[in-house]
Amino acid sequence: MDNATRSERSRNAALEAAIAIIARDGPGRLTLDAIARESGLSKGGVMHQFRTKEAVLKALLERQMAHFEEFSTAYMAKASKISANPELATQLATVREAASSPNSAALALVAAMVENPGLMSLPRDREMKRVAAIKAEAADPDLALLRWAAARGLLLSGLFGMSPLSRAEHDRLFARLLDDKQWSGLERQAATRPAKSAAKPAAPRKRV
Amino acid sequence: MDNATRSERSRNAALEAAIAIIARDGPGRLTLDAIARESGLSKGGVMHQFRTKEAVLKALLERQMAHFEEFSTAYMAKASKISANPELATQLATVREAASSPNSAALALVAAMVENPGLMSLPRDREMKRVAAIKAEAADPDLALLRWAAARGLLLSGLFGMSPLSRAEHDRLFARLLDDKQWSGLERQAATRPAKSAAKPAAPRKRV
DNA sequence: CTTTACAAACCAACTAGTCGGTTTTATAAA
DNA sequence: TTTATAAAACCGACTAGTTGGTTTGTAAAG
Repeated sequence: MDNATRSERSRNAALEAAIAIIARDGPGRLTLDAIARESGLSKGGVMHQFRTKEAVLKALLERQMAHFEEFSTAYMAKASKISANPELATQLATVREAASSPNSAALALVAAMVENPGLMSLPRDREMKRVAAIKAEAADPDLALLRWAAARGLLLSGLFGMSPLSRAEHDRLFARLLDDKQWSGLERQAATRPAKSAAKPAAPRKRV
Repeated sequence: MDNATRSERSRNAALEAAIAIIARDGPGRLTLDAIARESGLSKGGVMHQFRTKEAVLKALLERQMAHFEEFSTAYMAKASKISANPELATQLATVREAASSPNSAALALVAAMVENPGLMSLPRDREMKRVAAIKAEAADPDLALLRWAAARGLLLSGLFGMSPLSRAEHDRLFARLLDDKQWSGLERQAATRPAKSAAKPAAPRKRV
């Protein structure tokens, strides 16, 4: 077998094993020995492909980010033709995809945070650009942000094994989030307040 | 010093130390030795109060849950008089509180998940009751769920160090979430679909 | 023959949990 | 109040096992 493909295969096996371990046993159980065991490689083999554990985490993150980047790009190509706010639509769809992916990218995220919170800067930077794009295209930026936040809430709740929602509810909520028509009823202008109902400072803040 | 209060003080010191460690070094660095070091107690002392590490995590979870339970109850007493959907209002306010708490309860959650995902059943059960209550009181249950999800999205994003939002934006979004008037424009009935716009099945699902 | 991919034994540091012993508090008889 | 006894809180050294990472050896690719 070719050397390059041999390496490729091993790297892949290691990363797949890592995700399987996180999903099955939790991020705390992700160790180099466990990866070696699960992947069939020896520990030395794993260490040859990734010089440190951090390198494994980083590769995991980058792989998953690339995967969803690809999904995003493909979706964006379609969405930009039919939606007034394709950035938001794409992000909502991507988050939905992540939420229903068995080897969720988010698992890699959690593992990274546990081991090395600094690694979070990569996905955070990307996220900031996306949010900026969503705000820029929106007639009502705050409403767009809230739809984005809701999608993330659904994703992260599920990820933590804390979603109290049934699959049907989950799907229905994502569908509604994605349906622009359902949100046009309460848009407010970006800078100017419409006369219809003045912005209220909302409930009093209580510090504890 | 009284025996009971002595115990209480030690338990407290250990739990405070645990939260400090998680916040400063990440959940992966939470060890019994670290707790002993940080709290000033000896390892034996810590082990006397908590027979296992899992017991520490459990106590942490329960303590934080009790804290926010208390906040919820207090808020609910006010909200139930002025709001049509006090359950939702209370949950939104509680999540906002958690999001701006420095030793966020959610840190305990993350630590628990890392070490022993099974522990998550406690908060999940409580969450399920709350969500049920929110749905029960809402004219448009799905919309209420989405407001709830958005709050959680803001909370969890911030928790992961992944919030791309400024503090001002964060506050503004929570205020809008809490303001019922801003959401009455797009309510749909619980069971019946209004003629205005049929539910769309949304974008096609893609499996990867 | 050199380099790359992998294997297996190995290591020092760290892990959760144990254990014998010391100090502090509680109970209560003298 | 004093004294005796027990019970709870606490300490710190220790153990068995795990951790990330290294070293040494070997077979295959180039």
